[in-house]
Amino acid sequence: MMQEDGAACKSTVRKGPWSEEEDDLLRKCIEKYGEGSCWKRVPQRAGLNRCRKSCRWRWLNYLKPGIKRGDFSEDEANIIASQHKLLGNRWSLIATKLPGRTVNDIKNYCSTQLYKDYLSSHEVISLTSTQDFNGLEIGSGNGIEVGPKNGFGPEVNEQNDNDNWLENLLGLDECSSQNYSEPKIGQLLEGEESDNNENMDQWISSLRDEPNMQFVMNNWEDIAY
DNA sequence: AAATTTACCAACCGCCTGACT
DNA sequence: TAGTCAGGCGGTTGGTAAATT
Repeated sequence: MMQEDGAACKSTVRKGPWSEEEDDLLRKCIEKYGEGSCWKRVPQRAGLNRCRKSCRWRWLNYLKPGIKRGDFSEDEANIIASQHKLLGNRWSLIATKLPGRTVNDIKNYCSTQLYKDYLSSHEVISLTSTQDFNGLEIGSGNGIEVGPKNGFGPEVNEQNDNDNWLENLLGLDECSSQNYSEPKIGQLLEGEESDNNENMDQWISSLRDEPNMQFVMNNWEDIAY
């Protein structure tokens, strides 16, 4: 199959930020031939050394008339939050509820704002050297995270980051998700707290039995934060 | 003031689906 | 019916500005 995706698109075409000249060329091309006309022909027609997808993306997310820029209003934020709860990560569907906003903007917004909301609404417990896992309350409605403070950013793969952190800490070849069935943050976001609390309980019990974890628990303050 | 970390967002990638031949 | 192609989607990356140490 000859796809423009991937390797075929990688080698010769220009990538990275668009210049004003490129924007102008693309804009004029769309004005002349219309938005719906074969994206494959757009780079050639416009005189651009870009792949069709790059052209399409630039038009739909930046150049197309009527696109709103700037911060999301409170109403828009509420719509996004409710639609995301309803539809999950179906960004294109969510975008239909917000005329003028692009799929990419909404996706970016969710990846940052909703994560911040999550952190502010879920208690993050740090253990001290005088505490152990018996001090954790499971099932209170709050999410509980055990891991490196800086490992929980919107820009990282939370599960992998936490796994690696624990691997290093415990000296294991493979860690939590495989060995301990650690619940995932994404699942908590979906409102499945009851199931996850049960998993979390099992996970913490498993960790407590891990010999190296005794060291972790005894030196928690130095290690974690 | 410099170094480091965090947040934001533009842009790319790979996969899926449906239309067409 | 199978193969090809183009459009579309969600996930991810990478650059950089802002904030923090």
